[in-house]
Amino acid sequence: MDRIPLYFAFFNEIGIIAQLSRAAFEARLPDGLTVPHFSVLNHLIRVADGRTPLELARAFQVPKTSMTNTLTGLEARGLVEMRPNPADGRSKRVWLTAKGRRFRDDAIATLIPAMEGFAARFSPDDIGALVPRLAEMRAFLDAARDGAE
Amino acid sequence: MDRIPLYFAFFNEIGIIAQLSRAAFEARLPDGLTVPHFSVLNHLIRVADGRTPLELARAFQVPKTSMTNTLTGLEARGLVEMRPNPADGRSKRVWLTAKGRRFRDDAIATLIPAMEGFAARFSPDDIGALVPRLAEMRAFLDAARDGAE
DNA sequence: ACTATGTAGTTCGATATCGAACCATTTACA
DNA sequence: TGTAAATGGTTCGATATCGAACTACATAGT
Repeated sequence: MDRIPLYFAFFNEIGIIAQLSRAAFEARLPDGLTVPHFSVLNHLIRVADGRTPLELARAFQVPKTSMTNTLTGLEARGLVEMRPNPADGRSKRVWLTAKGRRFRDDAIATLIPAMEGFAARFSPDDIGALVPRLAEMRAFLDAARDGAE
Repeated sequence: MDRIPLYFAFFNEIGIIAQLSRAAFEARLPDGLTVPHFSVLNHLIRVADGRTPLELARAFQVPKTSMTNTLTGLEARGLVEMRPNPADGRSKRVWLTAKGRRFRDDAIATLIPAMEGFAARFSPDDIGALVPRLAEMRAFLDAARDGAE
């Protein structure tokens, strides 16, 4: 098929952008924090405190072992606390600490200048138009994954 | 800035698509081969045989240590050969083996059905319009990157 | 109530990623 | 020509990712 290389190119660009943006993010996060660390903090603030590890794993579409690892790192740095889940003895709930909230706010403040640079070149209108289409693709790929296993 | 969350969302979608597409690719590659392995084989065929490891590292924008690791894997599987570079005693050149060429062709044949599924939902016109814009972003991020190499 | 099955989370082991330090060779230049 | 700096590549060590197997608790079906 003639058009197949186009799709290879597409996923290739996506992959490189992900890689470069991730590196750029992490270069601006202190103390060896990674994008998953930051994303979890962010999620806990934007959505809600007190999620379970498994809920978080599903929200980010990573295996639960990866989430265990991420949460261990956050806990070791005092940015979250894990407490038993009173509603289910197998489960835990993840709570932000004051330090975690402060840290996330600081991190955002640090990341904004880099974002502004990007925003100066790629307008909010453009990006705003793109996001829903990317979200569609993400949903498609996510569904294809379930179907395939 | 009000519009900053939009950019966070954008990079978030990119990251998840990269993660899901990578997992889908690797599920269809045999023998624990990864996307970087496949990409290098593909690059050697599409561009040219006999690149040096450092050229490959730059082409994929990864650190040279990562490329060493990828090439070691390919060599161990007999898909490439590394020979000294007659023009420079420090350097090597990477050559495809017959097995490497065959492997790459087989891998593409295996990947095409999955691509067709995606193509049925997201038209070549749409994707074709997207790719140059993503390439622009990739170039921008690459230029913005701090340390070269 | 009892057993079978399912679910939440961790541990373990294999592999990938990547920075720092290192060695060998090449290039710049006094 | 001789020495300093730069370059190509690997080794080493730290950390991330993730599947398989495991433990502990929960729920369904009898």
